[in-house]
Amino acid sequence: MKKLPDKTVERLSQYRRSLLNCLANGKKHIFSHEIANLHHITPVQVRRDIMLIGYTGTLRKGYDIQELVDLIGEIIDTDEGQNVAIIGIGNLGRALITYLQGKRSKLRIAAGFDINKDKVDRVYGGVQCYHIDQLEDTVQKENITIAIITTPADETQKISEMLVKAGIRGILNYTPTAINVPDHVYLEEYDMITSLEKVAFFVKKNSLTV
Amino acid sequence: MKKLPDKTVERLSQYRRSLLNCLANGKKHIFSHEIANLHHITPVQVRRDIMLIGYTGTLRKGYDIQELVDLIGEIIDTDEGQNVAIIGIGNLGRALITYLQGKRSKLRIAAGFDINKDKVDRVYGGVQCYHIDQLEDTVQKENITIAIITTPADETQKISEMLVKAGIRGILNYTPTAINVPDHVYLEEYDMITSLEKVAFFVKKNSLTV
DNA sequence: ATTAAATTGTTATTTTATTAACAAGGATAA
DNA sequence: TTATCCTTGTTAATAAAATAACAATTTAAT
Ligand SMILES: NC(=O)c1ccc[n+]([C@@H]2O[C@H](COP(=O)([O-])OP(=O)(O)OC[C@H]3O[C@@H](n4cnc5c(N)ncnc54)[C@H](O)[C@@H]3O)[C@@H](O)[C@H]2O)c1
Ligand SMILES: NC(=O)c1ccc[n+]([C@@H]2O[C@H](COP(=O)([O-])OP(=O)(O)OC[C@H]3O[C@@H](n4cnc5c(N)ncnc54)[C@H](O)[C@@H]3O)[C@@H](O)[C@H]2O)c1
Repeated sequence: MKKLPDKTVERLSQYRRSLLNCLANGKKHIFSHEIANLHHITPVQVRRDIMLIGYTGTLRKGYDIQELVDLIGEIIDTDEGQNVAIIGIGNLGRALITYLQGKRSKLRIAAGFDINKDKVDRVYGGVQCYHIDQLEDTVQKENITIAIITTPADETQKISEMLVKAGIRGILNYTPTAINVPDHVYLEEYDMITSLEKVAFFVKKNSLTV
Repeated sequence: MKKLPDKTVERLSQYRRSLLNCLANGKKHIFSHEIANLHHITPVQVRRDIMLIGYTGTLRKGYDIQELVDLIGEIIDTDEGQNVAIIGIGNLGRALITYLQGKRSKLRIAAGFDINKDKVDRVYGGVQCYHIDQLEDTVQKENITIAIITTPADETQKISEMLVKAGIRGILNYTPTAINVPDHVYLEEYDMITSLEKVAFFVKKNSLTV
């Protein structure tokens, strides 16, 4: 398979989620324009994405939802799944645990890490919280490949170095401090303020042109 | 000014944040490659973005940080600022309030809304929580232009309709349900699972090619 | 005074992403 | 049967974003 565009990977994840929802409602087949409506994009975009993963629908019934879900799973997931750690069990970290637990069985929140004595050795939403000093050991023991950083911003760089050293392969950074990691570690960063300011900018712009 | 690319707007917001940080540390001037390092992008990208907003640095000292911050402010902010509402004062809503309060003075969290009697009329992180029935009144009274949705996913579409009706101009949706809004309302959506699955995909891919 | 080094600003090029266009298939109904 | 209507799959065209290339300028060093 030739390499998938970044944006296609994102959309496949989104498609899968709404497709699972459809399945849960007893729906068996779906047309490209239906998927498109669920994600406010165009049907062409949907068909193109699906073409890129080599799936083929039927002309009159559209796509078989179960088959499509399974195929997206083959592409995104690994057979054994991957284990995820959350670094920093504060407001955001705990909210994330609540949100993620049970959503995607292939991505298991295997451990939390904090520095605060009150939090270490407690269990949050079913997730054991370890002291950050136990990072390297626990990452190996639990075979953790992905980490989500939700510590205070000034800890970010230090934490990311520890993660790389511990052998983590992918990092999702929610702190506002951008970090640098070696090429073999995949990094994704997101900051809510950026999104909010972007909305603010376009609201302002629209106001001017009304 | 010709219209700014979407991505440039995002980056300007990010630049500003790290520039404010530099200012706080007493730094007065900065080079494009320094900004680039802070955000792991290329210096050319930085210069191009800055060119697009019509700012000009000096050849030997680079950019005057204060001037650049002020100019980005003129572009992103409105003079009076904008007021923001958070709909759904749950785990994520409260985490967001904590995070956003005091960060950007021009974007003020003016109100929270919930349906739960225990939460209504309480104050969270300095933000008054109203019953969702008071949405329209409060939006007008407080001149709220932007809303962040953090309710359960199955409420999303209903909430978004209420927001549009109340005159909201921009929506930032953190629930996993995509919504449809009229053209005059700017919509930004983000789902953490998408980001996490994207990381998982690229970790898997890298594993294969190692 | 001249050269070398560093940096900006800007245009050109390349890459990535989206959208348009349309052939082909197959159900339905006249 | 034949025409009509939808739909998919795919290529072609367009648009958006990122990168490369490089002239111009200024300082510092020789
Ligand atoms: N709250 C939000 O909605 C939100 C949104 C976007 C980004 N963020 C960012 O996410 C981060 C966390 O936000 P929060 O509101 O959860 O903060 P928080 O203070 O509630 O939580 C931070 C946690 O990290 C722990 N910690 C500190 N140093 C650590 C270390 N070296 N190793 C491990 N754990 C450590 C703290 O003990 C604490 O439990 C911040 O950087 C914040 O800017 C938060
Ligand atoms: N927790 C996370 O980290 C996280 C991350 C990403 C997305 N999300 C999404 O964000 C949303 C909120 O997550 P959460 O963990 O905060 O959930 P939560 O259950 O803690 O909070 C939801 C809040 O919304 C309120 N609510 C319910 N119906 C309402 C209505 N009609 N109007 C106003 N308020 C209403 C509830 O009373 C509750 O206080 C969910 O859709 C979730 O999928 C959460």
